[in-house]
Amino acid sequence: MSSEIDRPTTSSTVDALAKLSFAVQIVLTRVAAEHDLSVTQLRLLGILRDRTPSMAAIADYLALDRSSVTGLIDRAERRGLVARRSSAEDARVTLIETTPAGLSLGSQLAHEVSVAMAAIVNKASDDDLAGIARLANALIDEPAGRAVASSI
Amino acid sequence: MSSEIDRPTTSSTVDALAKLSFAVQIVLTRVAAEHDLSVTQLRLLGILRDRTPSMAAIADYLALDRSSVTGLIDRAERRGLVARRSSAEDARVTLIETTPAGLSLGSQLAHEVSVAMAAIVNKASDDDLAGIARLANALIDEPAGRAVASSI
DNA sequence: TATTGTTATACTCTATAACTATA
DNA sequence: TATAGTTATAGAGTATAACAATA
Repeated sequence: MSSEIDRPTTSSTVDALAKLSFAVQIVLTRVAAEHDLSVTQLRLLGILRDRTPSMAAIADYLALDRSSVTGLIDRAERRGLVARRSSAEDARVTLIETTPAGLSLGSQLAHEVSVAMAAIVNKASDDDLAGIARLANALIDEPAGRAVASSI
Repeated sequence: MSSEIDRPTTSSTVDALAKLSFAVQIVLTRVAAEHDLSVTQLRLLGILRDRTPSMAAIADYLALDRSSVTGLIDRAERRGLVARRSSAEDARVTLIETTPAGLSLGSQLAHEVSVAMAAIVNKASDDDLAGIARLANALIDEPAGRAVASSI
């Protein structure tokens, strides 16, 4: 079943990708939890750092149903992190923007994620990191089925 | 702020890791959802493919509170995928094993994940994949804070 | 006393279906 | 008619605190 060539087996490659992914998720979950946030809320604050998207656009970014986004924004708004604003062009559209508090928390989270991820990044060589960056960018350019926007 | 050396900035590296991680999670979520499973249940079946762990061990694998595992196993048991068994050595301990149905579904899921991940794997060179495997293994050997067991 | 697992409770997250308002 | 967003509802997932059984 296995061969002695250099290319890793599909199985070990898939396993490595999954392990790496879970390691990253654990870090993100922990950083978010330290601020009583979910990973989804953390991603939301990342998205809103340089955008003022509609509810529908947020649903696309996060690959969620729009009804899920309603609750997500409700909870973020209740905590004073984001605000709803009506679109001037289309009265059906609700735009979401960060409050100063949300922007500040988002910046702090980005910094804490960088620090926490150092434990992972420091185990990789420059070449390995470059490979991961190449792969990540390739996925963005031509997403596998769904949009893969992240922007922590 | 930025320099012109080869090593990627911490920020872009962290972003690439996060993007890659979310891309993998989206694939896993989709494959699991096609069988009405969560990613956690998918991971559970992966863990049970070659182990018969205690509730506490599962909590460690998945980095969950034990009370969360109780519900997780309740739902899996209700679907006939796993079964509780008492330990002969220690009457406090409950061991979890797959049913034939759970084992079969676990194997099928592993295969489907491999197929679905091809869209990601195929975008990477052999060297890049080897780098990811190196990093994943380094994380397992010396986990960053918590256990990083996965075994899809 | 310490550990294993469960229960009670409360919250977040998510989807589906039905709805309102606007285009 | 079509689209944007919400509401109602249901269920999964998660944690904290308190508990029973066993070591």
